Formats: sequence, structure tokens, C-alpha cells
Amino acid sequence: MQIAELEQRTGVNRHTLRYYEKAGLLQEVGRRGNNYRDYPEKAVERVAMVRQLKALGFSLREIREVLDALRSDSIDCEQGAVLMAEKKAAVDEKIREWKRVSALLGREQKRLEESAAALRQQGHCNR
Amino acid sequence: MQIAELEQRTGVNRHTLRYYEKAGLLQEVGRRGNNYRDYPEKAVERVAMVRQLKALGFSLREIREVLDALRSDSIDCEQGAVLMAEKKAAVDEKIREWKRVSALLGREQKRLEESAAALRQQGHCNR
DNA sequence: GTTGACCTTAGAGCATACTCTACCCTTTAG
DNA sequence: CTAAAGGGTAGAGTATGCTCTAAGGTCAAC
Repeated sequence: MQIAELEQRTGVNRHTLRYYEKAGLLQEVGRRGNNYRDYPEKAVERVAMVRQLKALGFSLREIREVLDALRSDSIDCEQGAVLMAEKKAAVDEKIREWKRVSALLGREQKRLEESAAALRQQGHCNR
Repeated sequence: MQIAELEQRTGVNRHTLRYYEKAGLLQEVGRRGNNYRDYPEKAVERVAMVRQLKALGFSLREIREVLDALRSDSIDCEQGAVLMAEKKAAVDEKIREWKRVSALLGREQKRLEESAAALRQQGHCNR
């Protein structure tokens, strides 16, 4: 698959795809005789994974580490397992923090709604 | 409180504190006669909140929106409630995504551990 | 009154992650 | 053969979020 197709199927800018490749995030990129890149079918999924992890706040460096461990042919199983455990612990901690923020936002939302309701006929909200 | 104390109590670089102020994240910063900044006690808490939200991946712009709504003296209650609801929905979606990632990492960790155990006497891990 | 610690602003510099431009080569259609 | 579409690299430019430097004002102690 050429870069235009991968760009179209993933919605990721071709410049960004080449940037990801340079950053070591896309590793099975072949070349044809004319030096054009030739992506395997799996690249679509891999790019999607990169974008998902990115959306969650992983840096490209961290994403590379995780993807490398998932491929685990260059990395040792035990090392990979340790890395996964570390990342999972970090993720689980993040989930706990997010839950606290969600609860806070929920409380504030409720408070603002109540203020809005209470003051609807009395003019402006200023508690 | 002068900037050095706020820096020391929050662990945030003074340049960063001034940067946050410029970005509208710290709004009750007074000035003494000599033009030195004079932070209220609450600034410590506020900076901590900024850092927590930042660690969760909020941009400074988003943090400002949320903090503005929490202060809700410049913003309308209903608008504030809507903003909170939006942010909470985004946060809850993020929690679901994080949980998927956590599950994935957990599965991979387990797989790698099993590979490591199975291959401990047989040489290198290459599945 | 001068030293040294602390403050000020403006602006330079840096890392990350793109995003785009310039310029040139390859392929395909007419 | 040539034009258009698509590909390649190198490198410049942008946004965000710091982090630091330079040049200078303020203040408390000696």
C-alpha cells in the first residue's frame, strides 16, 4: 500500500506518517524499486493504535516502547512483562485520578445547575 | 506571599508561575508597592490544581476554562454547568478508553510472563 | 553605601509533535 | 513526449509549554 492510501485510510497526514516512521513507530515499511514506501495491511491498525495511545496522553517515545514490547521479538519477555506492568500501574493510577476529576466536575456541574435554577427569576448568577 | 515561597511550596519554577499568570491561570495575583507579586494563600492550592489537571492531559487553555467556571463569577451558571457537563463527558469517555488500555496491557503482561516462564530453560524468548 | 538576595520584564532557547514548502524523481494517461 | 498525479528528502515553520538569560530595580544587613 502506498502512502496516499494509508493516509486516506487512517486520516493521518502523510508528513506525519513519515515522521512516525522516523520516530520508530512504524517499522515494517518496505520500499519498492522506485523508492516509494510500501506499507503492509497491518500498518493501518498500527497507526490507529498509535493515535489511540497518543489521544490518551502517551508520548511518541512511550508508544514506541509499548509497541516494541508488544512485538517482543527484539525485547526480552521478562523485560517486556515488567514494562507492561509498569505502564499498566501508571495507567491504573491515571484512571483513579481521572475518576476524582470526574467526581469533582460532576459536583461542580450540579452546584452550577442548582444555582442557575435558584436564580432563574432573580437575575444574574453570582452566588 | 512572594514568588520564591510559592515556588518552594508548589515545586513549580518561578518562570512557569509567571507564565501561568500570563496564560490567565492565576488571577488573584496582587502587587506590592515595589511591583513585587503578592500571592494569596489560595494560590498554592490553585497551582496544585493546575498541575493535577495538566498531568491528566488537559491543555492550559482547558484548565483555564474549567477554573474560570469553578470560580463562576465571570461566567454564567448555566454556561458553567454546560461546560462542566461537557468536560465530565469527555473525562468519562477517557476513563473508558484508559480501562481498555489497562486491560490490553494486563493481557500482554500476562502473555509475556507466561512466555518468559515457559522459555526460562529453553533459551531466548521469541514466541 | 555597597554587597547580596530577591524581584521585575522582555525575549531567547528548547523539546515535542506536527505541518508545510521546496525541489526533484517516477509513473501513468493522452 | 509531455502533463499531471503521486512519491521522495531536507529542512523551515508552528503551537504548546516550559526554562533560562540578560539587564536592571528593590531591600535588608553590615
